[in-house]
Parts: sequence; structure tokens; C-alpha cells
Amino acid sequence: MARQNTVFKEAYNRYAAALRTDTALPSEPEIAAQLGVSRSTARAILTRLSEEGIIRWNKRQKTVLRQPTDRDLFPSEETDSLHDIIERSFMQRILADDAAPGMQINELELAREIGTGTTSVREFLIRFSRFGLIEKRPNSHWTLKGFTREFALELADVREMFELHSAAEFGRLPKDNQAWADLAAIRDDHLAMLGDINQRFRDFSVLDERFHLLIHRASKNRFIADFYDAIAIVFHYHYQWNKTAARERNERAIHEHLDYIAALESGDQAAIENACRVHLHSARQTLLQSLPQTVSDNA
Amino acid sequence: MARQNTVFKEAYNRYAAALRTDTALPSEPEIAAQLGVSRSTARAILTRLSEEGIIRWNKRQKTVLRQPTDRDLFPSEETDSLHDIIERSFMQRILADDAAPGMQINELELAREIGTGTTSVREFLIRFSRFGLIEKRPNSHWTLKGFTREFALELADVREMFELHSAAEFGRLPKDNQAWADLAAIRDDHLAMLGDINQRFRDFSVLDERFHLLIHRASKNRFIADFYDAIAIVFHYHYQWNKTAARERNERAIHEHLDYIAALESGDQAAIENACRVHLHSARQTLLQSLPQTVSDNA
DNA sequence: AAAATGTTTATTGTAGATAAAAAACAAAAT
DNA sequence: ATTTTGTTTTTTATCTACAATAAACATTTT
Repeated sequence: MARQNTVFKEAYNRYAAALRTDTALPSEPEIAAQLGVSRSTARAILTRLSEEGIIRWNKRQKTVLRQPTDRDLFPSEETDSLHDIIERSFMQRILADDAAPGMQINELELAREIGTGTTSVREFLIRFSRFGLIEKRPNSHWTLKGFTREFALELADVREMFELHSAAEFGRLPKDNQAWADLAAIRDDHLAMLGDINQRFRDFSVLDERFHLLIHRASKNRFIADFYDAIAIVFHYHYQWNKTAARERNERAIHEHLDYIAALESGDQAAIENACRVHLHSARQTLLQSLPQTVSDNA
Repeated sequence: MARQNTVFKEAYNRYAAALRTDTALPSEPEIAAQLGVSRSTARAILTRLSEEGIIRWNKRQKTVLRQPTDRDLFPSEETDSLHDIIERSFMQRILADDAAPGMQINELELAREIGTGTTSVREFLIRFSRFGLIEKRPNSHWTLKGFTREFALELADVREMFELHSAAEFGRLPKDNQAWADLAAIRDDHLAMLGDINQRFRDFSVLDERFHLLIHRASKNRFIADFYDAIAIVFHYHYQWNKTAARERNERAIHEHLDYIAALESGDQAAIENACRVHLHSARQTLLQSLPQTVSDNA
């Protein structure tokens, strides 16, 4: 097999799920644009829908004959991109208890375990290496550097520098910038979540990511944006993993966010810097506490 | 061909060049360690040296029979690693005049031009993408973002944040740390260069890299270290390219470095921050001036 | 004429194969 | 007992091939 047609299958599922009986479908280029794929793929989707008797297709005439059922869709295992499969599998592996820092990573073994070729694993590792969790010695193996205390501190330091910069830039945005409206919307979402915190505290991580992403976008700096990818990945997998005291932790973070938002809206640079520092300090503590504890960690 | 034996050839050249007639050579593991290769490769080198009649080799007895000549060595085209070849070729391409931002990058075309397989080019592009000069749309082509004004400004902003941080850390190093001795040595090298500036101004870029690398190492932060790789690459290829007013520019930078070094040695954090800012401000100007000027650039 | 469809071509993503290089294992020499 | 050499195994780096996808070109329809 040279390549799985996951793009086709995933887009097919998305499009089929949105079909309504008796409606007429738009032109091929329009469908392609809606789905974010090429027209070739859009045509492949139409072809299959037609073959399955879901639509009648004759040139410009495209009518939905029946609502597709779950059995018409591809199973979810077949729609995940190889990159996502490798990422999930790899992250699970390095977050597992027996993954000690210093461990060697074997490309061929990983590939066999995931059921894929070595090329894809290699490319994944190269891409992943910029997050600072693995390292390669040329002509030799990759080494797992791991979620260590050093990693967390280095990450937190850079995050602090970048976010202080971005927050200051945010404070300088002209008042008619879209970002201010987005910020107000996020503030309302915070308040709504706070009102029902016992039920909804688990959804905080999504809100957290949205909030910090909005701030970082103000910096318009590709290096800051890229670094935020690393943070997002770490937090995404880490939050799934460490759930102790999540309610208290998240409630406190919401309050800090609200203070931070108020400072941004005030436009007072000193207040912004202060609120940003307060929040990042406690975010740092949260990250450190979530690390696998070793005997020597008594800070 | 699966793989070129450039590691072997390059190490062979290095080892052969250092041989002296009638000396006895050390053990295989020691040779391997000296050259930074595996024992397998070290043995391959000994085998060839023996076949060429350059040494007599019998188990532990290894005697140099004759001095190798230039004709014994592999030509330099055969000793460059594929990665370096691709990097050079690619950088030349994107620094060329006709490389406009927004241009598409074609993997197959690049591979053919360099005379290599597509996999190597792909892997290079993935690695290179972290420098922010190219970007990929999934399932589609890479796009050259290019050495634009935005790139230079974003790079300079992050550099400033990182170096201010590193310089402050440097100032806090205990006085018995090796870094202080290294700094003193670099200061002397600056003074020596200044004494013969008309002859030696072209060597400044090497000194510049050494100086900033020393400072960044004080931060002990992998993200800062990685970012400095990006800066080093950009400056390496950029300095080769823009040579206008190099003497004046470099002389001024040397003076700024000396002030900066003095501030570090004083241990006064305010003085350090100030000297660092002054130098980075002029480094930013230098970088901006070296950009290909377009009509709209009138800042 | 502009937009849609039909058809062909170019390019990317991934698997599999293989030589180079590293690493592991075994035997011999100090 | 430790180091060195001899031999075998494992792993990486790279090429080639090919299906999926995108993109380009040609024809038809409005």
C-alpha cells in the first residue's frame, strides 16, 4: 500500500453526515471548497455517494435521494490520518510509567508496533523533536529526554517571556480590533463556566487554550505561534493524564483569567504585566505538580 | 544506492591526514573515539589504510609505513554528508534573486536538481521548517515565506527576549564558573581583532557567533539553544551574501561587544540589560539593512 | 464569456528494500 | 580481570516505486 485514502474517507463522512434528503447539491468546486479538499477528492465523494444510491448525480443535477445512515459511513479507525495515529501512539508511550528519561527510541520497533512504515515514523520524530522532548545523535538512535522537571522549567520560562510580550502587544491593539470582541466573548464564557463550575470544570482546558491562543496571536510572531503549538501539545496530553484536584485548580485559573482580562481591557501596561505574571506563576506550579514525582523532587 | 559511505570517507581523510611515519597507532576503540565514529567504521579505515600500504596492521601492531599524500585522500565532493549538500543547495536557491516570497517548493524538482532521492529532501524541509522560512500546506506543496522584513523583525524580537534573559542569567553565574574564563578569552580576541581591524574584519562573524553562543549557554534552556541555531543559520548564509560596509559595521559591533562584556563582568544587572539592548538594537538594524530592498520598504 | 464538468498530468505520502554505520556478542591477548 | 580484536546482529539513512491527492488542461453547458 502506498497511501491510505484517509482524506477521502474523512471528507466523505463529513459530507455524508450533513446531507438532507431532497436537497440539491452545489457545484463541484464549491463542494471541494466547503470540505477543504481538492475537486478530485470531491468528485470521488460524489461518485461513491452516487454508487451507494445516496444521491442521483447527472452532471449539474445532484439530488439527495436518502439520508445516509451510520452504516454508510467509514469506521473511525479508517479516517484518522497516519500522522495523528502515530502521534497518539507515541505520546501514550512516552507518558507511560516505564518510559524513563534516557531511554532509546527505535524507529523500526515503533513502526512495527504502530503498524506503519519507518519513513512515516522518522518524519514524525523529526517534526516532534522541536518540542524538546526527544533528541537524536546523528547516525544513531533517538533518546527520550522526557517530561522532567528541567523540561517543565525551561518550557515555563520561555512561555513567560513570550506571553508577557504578547500581552503587552495585546494591550496596545486599537480598540476597534476584532481581538477585543473575541476577548469579551471569552470573558463571558469564563463567567458562564464559573456559574456551573461543578459540572463543567473538565471543559476548562479547551477554554484555556482558546484564551492563550488569542493573546499570542496579538504578537504576530511566527516563533511565538510555533512555540505555542508545543505548549498546546504538552498540555493536551498532560491534562488527560493528571486529574488530581482538577476542580480547585481550574476554578482558581478561571479567576486569574478574569483578572487578567480585566487588566487587558484597562489598557494599563503595569496592570497587564502584573496579572500575566500572577497567572503564569500559578500555571508553572500546576505543571510542576503534575510531573511524575521522584524521590529527589522536594522543591 | 541505499546510502553513501560519507562518514567513512570523511573520517578516513581526517585520520590519514594526521598520520606520521613510523608511529604506532592506538587500539581500535581509541581510534573510534578520537574520530567520533563507531569501531566498525574505524576498522574500515584501518582496513583501507592497510590495503593502500599506508600502514602495516597485524592485530595490535599498527605501524605507519608512509605519509599519505593528497592522492590517497577522497575528493571533497565525496565526503560531504547528504544533509549538508542539500542545505547548501537549498539556501543558495532561496537566497537567489529570483526566489520571491510565496513561491512554491517542489520536492521532486529539488531532489532531481540536487541529484538525490525525495525522502532526503522531504526530511530536510521538515527539519528546516522550524526556522520559519518555509511553510507547508498538508497534502500540498511547501511555500517559501522568504527573508522578508516581517521575518527579520520577528526573529529580532525573539532574539531580544532570549538574549536579555540569558545575559541576566550570565550575570548571576558564580565567579568560579568556567564561563567567566571563556568570556575573558573572548574579550581578548576582540581586542586582538580590533588592533588589526583592517585585515581581520572578515573573521568577525565567527567571533560573533562564539560570543552569543557563550551567553545563551548560561540560560541552560533547550528552547533558547534551539532558537539560536536558527539565528546562526540565517546569519551564516546572510553574511556571505551581504558584504556592504562590512568593516565599519563589524568594528562598531566589536566596540558594542566590549561594552557588553564589561557590563557582564561588573555584575550590575541594570548595566547588563542596557548594554545588551544597545547591541541588539544595532544588530537588528544591520539585519534589516541587509534585506533585499523592495519599493515599499521605506522605513 | 464565465462557470461547470470531464480528463489528464504532476506531486505528495507511504511502504519496502538495501548498503552503511552502530551496537552487541564472542574469542583472544595482555 | 580487563582490554583488545574478530564476528555477527541490529538499526539507521536513503533510494525507488506507486496509490492518493492536488492541480492543470480541455470540453461542455449555462
